[in-house]
Amino acid sequence: MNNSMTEGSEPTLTDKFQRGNVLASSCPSRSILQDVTSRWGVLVLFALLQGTHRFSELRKAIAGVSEKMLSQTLHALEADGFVLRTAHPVIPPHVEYSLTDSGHEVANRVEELVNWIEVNINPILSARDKYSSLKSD
Amino acid sequence: MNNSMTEGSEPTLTDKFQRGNVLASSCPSRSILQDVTSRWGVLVLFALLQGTHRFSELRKAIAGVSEKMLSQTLHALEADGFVLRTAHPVIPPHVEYSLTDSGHEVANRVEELVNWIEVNINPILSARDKYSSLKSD
DNA sequence: AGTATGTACTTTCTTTTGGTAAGTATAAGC
DNA sequence: GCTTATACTTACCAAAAGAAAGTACATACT
Repeated sequence: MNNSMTEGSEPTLTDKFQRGNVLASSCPSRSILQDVTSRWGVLVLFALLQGTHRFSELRKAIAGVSEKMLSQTLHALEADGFVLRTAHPVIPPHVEYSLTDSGHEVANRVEELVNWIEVNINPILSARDKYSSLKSD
Repeated sequence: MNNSMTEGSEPTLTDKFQRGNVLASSCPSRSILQDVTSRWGVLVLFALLQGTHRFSELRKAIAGVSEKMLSQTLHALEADGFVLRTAHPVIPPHVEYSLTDSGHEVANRVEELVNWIEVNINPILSARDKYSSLKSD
């Protein structure tokens, strides 16, 4: 695994061997993980892999998001340094969102997960059907 | 990307080129994705990568999870065919949870995401600090 | 006989989060 | 001076999550 971040301070060896910490509730990774794996966070990262998008474009691209949730999700991802917000001072407002370098890193991993699920969706769904028919017997 | 599922019916070419569907709200991948990336789903999959666990072991391993949520999460992952539940008919009950083959596939991808975050936690957190100090100015 | 113990849940109730819809700001165009 | 466009925020209600107590049942202890 490669670790490339724009912000300096590379992870130390100690960091690398302090593994499995997410399972401890106090671990700050939990909070980051929740931003990234939140219902809309996943989809925003995935959508931004296609390139820069405006707010309204993201809203259209990600079917079902409310403006409130999209705004909230983008803020969280921006705070974590995964998303870059560029506001052009015009009226009506024009704001663009794109992935930072670290955002690209997480988004790539999210994409792998999403892709695997999309490719294997059929067997998974039939597993679901089989399960629910067993349970209803 | 390799696709190996225990259940037959490999994904067709059509499946593979029907990409970006998660962004459509009706796509069933959304539902699977939510099970996998749910707050506790991620941690359960991650924990089960270490091997088979009993219910009470998982509860202890995953700090902060309530029994209700653990039970709910395990059911969802079992229904999707990611987790295998083995109940030994004894009293007091003895139930073991493990990953299926497809569970391993998703869990591996979840692990990559989790590991990346854990390794890069420091720069991310300092990005957060910088962001919040900018916002409070 | 009655009580405690251990395990894997389920149920009830409260709190937090998410969704829906309407409101806000502001300049340009009709 | 009324509408339009864009990126939000706010207020309100529904849904989900969290906390804590309850359930089932055999075995062991008093």
